[in-house]
Parts: sequence; structure tokens; C-alpha cells
Amino acid sequence: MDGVTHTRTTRLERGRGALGPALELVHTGRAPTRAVLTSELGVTRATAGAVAAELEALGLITVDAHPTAAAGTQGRPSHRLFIADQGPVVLAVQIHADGYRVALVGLGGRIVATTSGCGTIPADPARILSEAVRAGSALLRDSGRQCLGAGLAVPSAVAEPDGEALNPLHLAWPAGAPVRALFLQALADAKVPGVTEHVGFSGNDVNLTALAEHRHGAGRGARDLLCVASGHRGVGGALVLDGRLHSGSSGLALEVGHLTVNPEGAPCHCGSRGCLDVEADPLAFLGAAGRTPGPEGSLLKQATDLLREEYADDSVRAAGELLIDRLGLGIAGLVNILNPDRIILGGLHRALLEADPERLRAVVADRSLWGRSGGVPILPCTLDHNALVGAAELAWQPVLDDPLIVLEGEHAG
Amino acid sequence: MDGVTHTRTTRLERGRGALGPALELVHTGRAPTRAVLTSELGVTRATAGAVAAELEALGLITVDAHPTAAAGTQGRPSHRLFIADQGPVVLAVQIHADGYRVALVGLGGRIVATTSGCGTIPADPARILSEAVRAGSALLRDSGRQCLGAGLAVPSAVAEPDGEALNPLHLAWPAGAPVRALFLQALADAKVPGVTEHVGFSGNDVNLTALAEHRHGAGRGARDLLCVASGHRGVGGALVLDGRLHSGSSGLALEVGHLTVNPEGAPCHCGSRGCLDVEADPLAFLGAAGRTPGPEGSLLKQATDLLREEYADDSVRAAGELLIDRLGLGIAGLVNILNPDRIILGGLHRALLEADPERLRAVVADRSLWGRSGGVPILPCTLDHNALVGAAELAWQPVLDDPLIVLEGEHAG
DNA sequence: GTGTTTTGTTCATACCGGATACAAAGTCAG
DNA sequence: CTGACTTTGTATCCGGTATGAACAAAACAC
Repeated sequence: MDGVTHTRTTRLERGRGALGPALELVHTGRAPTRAVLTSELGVTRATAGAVAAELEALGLITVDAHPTAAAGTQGRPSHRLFIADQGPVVLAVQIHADGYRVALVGLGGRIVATTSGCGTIPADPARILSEAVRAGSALLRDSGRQCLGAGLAVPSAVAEPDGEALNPLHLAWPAGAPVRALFLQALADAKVPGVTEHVGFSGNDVNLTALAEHRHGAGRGARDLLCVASGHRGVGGALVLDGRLHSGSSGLALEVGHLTVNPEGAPCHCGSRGCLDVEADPLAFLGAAGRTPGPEGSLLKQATDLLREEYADDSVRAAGELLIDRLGLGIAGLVNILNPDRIILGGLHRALLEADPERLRAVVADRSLWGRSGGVPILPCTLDHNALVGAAELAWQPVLDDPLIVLEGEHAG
Repeated sequence: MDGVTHTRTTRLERGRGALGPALELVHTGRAPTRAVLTSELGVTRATAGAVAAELEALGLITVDAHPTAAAGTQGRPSHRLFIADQGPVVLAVQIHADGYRVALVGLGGRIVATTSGCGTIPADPARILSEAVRAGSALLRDSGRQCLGAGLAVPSAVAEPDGEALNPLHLAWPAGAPVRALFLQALADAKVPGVTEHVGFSGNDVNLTALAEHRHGAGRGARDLLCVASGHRGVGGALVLDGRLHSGSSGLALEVGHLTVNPEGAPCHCGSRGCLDVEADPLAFLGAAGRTPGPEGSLLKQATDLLREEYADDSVRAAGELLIDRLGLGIAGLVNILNPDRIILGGLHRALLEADPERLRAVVADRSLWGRSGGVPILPCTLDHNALVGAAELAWQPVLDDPLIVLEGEHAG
């Protein structure tokens, strides 16, 4: 509040010392005990002990008083590290075709409290954002937790650096809506405690799904993780490289929906034909199965229900195999370009994978250049509300970079 | 030599302090003076001074004794920083369709000495590698410089972690030749001083071109740099992210040659049709222009000569435009997936860009999703022997990460 | 019980970079 | 030429972070 008094910290001094890495290890479940923390950080026991003590003093983690010895191990049992029970949270907001969902998310991707609002999305993004933020603010008051930031997931490409939603296709929003600014405004209007100027982030929902799964779900441990998912309309992609989301120089990377997977296919709004977007989304699946979309339930729900419950039906199975082949072609192209070490699928594509895992893996291996020599693991997403958790990850990131910043927000809470 | 006595430095302590970043700034020409070094590093003048003094003591850089004042500036003139005149070098080797080239490369990508061997490439990679390394070893002896490592560029995808050349298409080599092991063996046989166990790296030539151009050429300052190039046969791609080469989890990323750019095109050895590999390489260009490849000069030389000298000719121009359109389609697909902030083109593609820059930029902007909102800069490569310099960059990397390792090699020199 | 193994803590120490004050080397105004 | 100003370089002190060694603690094996 006293202007710019900080020392110039342009390049060096990212996250003082080992605090940040240590918190990240606990956050992602890779440091169950202080002993593991020691070896994972590559520091001495003395340092790891001091770091754990400091994180505990910050109220972020707890160390159990009476260590329970793991069976069959020698030596003094190590104290276990837990994420603090009543520690701080961040506010996560997700906008989707059927409404919004908000949650308080603690470290470790734990959803502490959540609520949702249904109904049609009005054409005015500011309105639904402020409604969602007010709901989140109420959750926060009820919980009594300290809030350290907020994140937003929207089903659209979000352009950097201004945070504009470029193609909110199945929302009634205007293209180019400045969602980040609107989100920040809504946070300011609701006077969410702890959420100051800098602490509002936004991103594409598939990107955030990938981030969440990488930290807490099926993508854990992967170095280069590719995520492909289809929710309502269209197909989205995301890439996590070295633990960081790669969203391109202007936030528009992994627009995989316009890979050509069927040269004689349906025309796409991008001007081309047979794009993944129109050939492998829920609507395409329903169409291929000869069904017309019903009025109730989202397209995704109708498609996945059909896939899970009637895969024995010939027309459904044929449609599934058709979409698997198209999806496999698209994924193979991505494998040739990105060479990820793991692929995870969400939404309809997850259901397709689960319906016939071998077929998809075979198509990808067959069409990717070096597929024969191994093949990339392809897994379904595992988290509930993964885009929401991913939005929370955005908000947690500054804390993971430098846990000491929780002190700055403390007097405000 | 005394076994493993080093402290475990698994994660933290990458490159002690600001030494590494400082050397990298000088190396890439972004720190002409100590004053600039201070601001670029974001440290105090005291630290920058100490760091510069240490790099000078290590024999890597020199600080001029009598600073020359830049015209029109106030204040005390800053001492300029130079790369040491007789500093250490690395050995770089490039294998290409017409033979090999070796060079001693200093900091800053400076080629200190180079020589080449022509003639047909024998089917035995070990033979040409050992010949090239012997030539390099002779250069090294003559120069009297300390050698800190060696790097190899080959015109093939190189699989990690073993360093096998998967598709040395236009060399007579067997697929899967273990080039890294052979290179290390050749280095050991030639007893190149200073090149110990760990210090031999290898990579695909287009990857290394991208790396070199990013550090010293047309890619300088780009955060996400895409490079596409065609040398002899086929098309290669490479991506530099945040200053580091992204070669995928097993070194096989950016195999862009099999993007489909012409659904009714010529069959490709990958099983598909109309791949960039067979639609936009020198042979394709010569064919489109109605020429048959002659016996003398490489395909690349014949194609670029034609493009530069006879672009007024209708058939040449038509062929050029055809290839530009195909290339643009492929690049647009990559832009949609990778969203780089700069693109550089090498080999034939550089010549195509220079023949008609506007057409290529227009095609890419038209076919990429958000092309209208800006457009990615597309530039020609600028360095001589860029793959060779890139191979040297691989070898320099450990020194840039921690300049103090030059001390380890000192007693061996 | 006595070793052995592993974990946690205490304390002295090393090192790196920050902060400050001061010195040096130029420009600019007169 | 002189003095004010600006910028760069250096000396010194200081604080924070991690190391390393010694010691203590908590389990198992016998």
C-alpha cells in the first residue's frame, strides 16, 4: 500500500530458498514425511527440518506429533507431513455451458467447500461472474479460512496478456470478452478478503484440467503431459511442460480443434473441413450414432451416457469406433509434434478411451511415427472438477513460488 | 577420479549463484558492459563486479582496461566485457549428406577454426565419426586451446536417452545407429584432451540450428521459437521454449515432416499421402518446376540456386508459390498448436521466404486461427553453419549452467 | 539388555548477495 | 578551468540460507 518499495528482483531470487520447492512437494503429495522431503529436495536433514518447521509456522502444513512406524522398516520412524487442516484456501470459479461452479480449494487440490449455480448463461459475462464470485465470497465467510487468491476457468481460448475470451462458442458471450478484467472487477466488488490487486488469474478450462491432473491426478510425475478433452462443443488441448502449463506466447497454444482428421468431413467454422472440432465432439458422436440431441442434460452427458450404457448396440459401437479412429488420428499428429511422455483424456474422449482402450492406443501407435517403439501411455482423467482445481492451481502458484507471501495477506485476514 | 565424493545436488544448487546467468548473458551478447550486466541480472553493482571478476579469473571473459565512452552519454563510462581471446573452446561436428564439418567453437558461437571432409558418406557411421573427430583433434592441437566438451549434429531424429539415429534417410547409415555412443567412442579413441566421460552430446541438425539461431541469430530474444528447415530431403522442425530446446520426452518432438499439406498428394514412406516431407523439400521443388535433379551440387543447392536466379521464370515462380502455399499450411497448423512468438526458416524454406516473403506470411496468417490478430514474425536464419554452432551450444551448456566446472578440466589441459 | 539403522536437532561455519558509503571517471554549464 | 551532476566501480559490513559434524531419539534385530 506504500507504493513500490520492493527491491528490484528481476531475475534471481525466485522464491527464497527451499521453502517453495518444499511446499510444492507436499502440495503434490510427493513428500509424505520429512525424510522423503530431505531426499527429494537434495538438502541436509537440518535444512529440511528447518523448512518444515517454517511451513508449519506459516500455518500451511502440520507435522504429526507421534510418528507411526511403517511396517517392515528399520530405524527411527519419520514424522509425517500433512496439509494444515484449517490452512488458507483459494477461490476457484468455473464457467461452463450449464452455469457456474465455485469452490474453496486448499493445498493438495482439496476442495474444501463448493457450490454451483445452474440455469442459462446470460449474454453478459459480468453478471454471471459477479454472481459466482458472490457465491464464493459467502462460502469463504462461512468457512472462516484465509483466502490467498482466486482463479477462473472458462471454456474458451484466453488471449494473453489481457485475458480476453476469444471464442466462448457455447456461451452466449461476445467474442473477446475481457474475462480477466471482469473477474478482477467482480472480486473487487465483492470485497473478497485477501484477494488483492495481483491475485486473480484466468485460463482455458482444458489447460486448467491438464494442470490439475498433472499436479494431483493421472498426470502426476509426467514431464511432458498432453491433455485432450471435449466437453460440450469442440475439442480442446493442453500441454504441461516441466511442471508448467505451456499456453504459448499469447495463450493460444494447443488449439487442437482444427487438426484435420477427415479430409472429406463436415465444414468447420474455421473455413476448413473435417476438423477435430466438428468430427470428434459430443454432437458429432450423437450424430454418428443416429441420435438427435435431446433437450435435457448437456451434450456431454447425453453422449457419455450413451457410450457407457449402450455400447453393445451396433450403431453406438460403430459411432464410437469412428470417433476413436478420428481422435486417434488427431492425437497421433500431436504425438509426432510434441512427443509427450503421457496423454490424458477428459470429457467425451475419456469415455471413448474407457469404452475401447485398445483400439485408441492401437490407432495412435499405428499413425505416430515411432509408435511401434513403445507407445505413449494414454490414460483417463481421474479428478473430479479438474478444471476447477486447475483454476485453483493458478491462484496457488505465487504461494508455491514463495510461501512467505502468506505473511503479507495475514494482517488483512 | 576418486569415485563419488560429491555432495548430493539433486534439485537445488543448479549453477552456483549468478555466475551461470552472467556467463550466459555475455555468451548471447546481451551483456556488453558491466553496467548492463548489473541490470540484466537484477543484482547490485557489487555483485556484478565480483561475478565479472570471477569469470575473468576463470579465463572466460576479459574486461577492457580503458573504457571508451559511448557518445552522448553522461556519467562514468562502463568497462566493456569481451569473450576471452584465447579462452576455451568446444569441439563441434556436423554430419551432412556431402560429408562432415568440424569446428572449434568459442563462447558467443564464434567459430575459431573449422575444416571439412567431403566425399560420399560410407555406410559405416563409426568410420566417418572417427575421421571427423580426428580432424577436430588436429584443429585443437594446432590451436592450443583448452577443450571443454564436444557436440554432434546429425541429419536424423535422435532418440533419447540412448542417442540413436532413427531415420538417417539420406545417409547410407543403418536406421537406429547409436550415434552418441559411436561419437563418444571416437572421442575416446582420439584422446581429445578435456573431453571426459560425460561431455559428449548429440542431436538432430534442425534442433541444433534452432538452438544456435536462438542464442546468436535471428531467434535472439524470442521466448518460444519455432524453426522449420529443409536441407537435402524431408522437412525438419524444432522448438526452443524459454531458452531451452524442446525435443520431447524421447527426443522425437517436432517431426513436422508428416503433417498433411496436400490430401491428394504424393505417397510418403510413412504410409500417408501429401506429407510436408514429400511436398515441400528440395526434390519436390525441383519436380514442381519441371527440372530433373542434376548430378552435381546438393539438392538444396540446386533448388536454392534455381529459386534465387530464375524466379522470374514462370515455371519456377509457379513452383515456388506452390511450395510456399504448402509450407504455409504446415506452418499454420504448427502455429495453432504451438503459438510461438517467432518463426525462423532455414535451408530451402529460407530461400522460399526470401523469394516472396509476403505470400508466405499471408498464407500463414490466413490459415492460422487467430492469425488476423497480429501474425507471427517469420524470419530467415542468419548464421553460417548454424547446426554446427548449435552442436557447440550443447557442449557449452554445462559450462553456462556452472562456469566453475572449467576448473575441473584445467589440470587435464 | 546391546548393537544397528534411520531420523531429527543443535550449533558453528561458509558463502553468496544486499546495502551502504565512498571513490573514480566521465559530461555539462558557466 | 572549475564545480555540480551523473553514472560506474569498489570496499566493507551484514543477514539469510544451507552445510557439516556431533549428538540425541526412536524404532528393529539379536
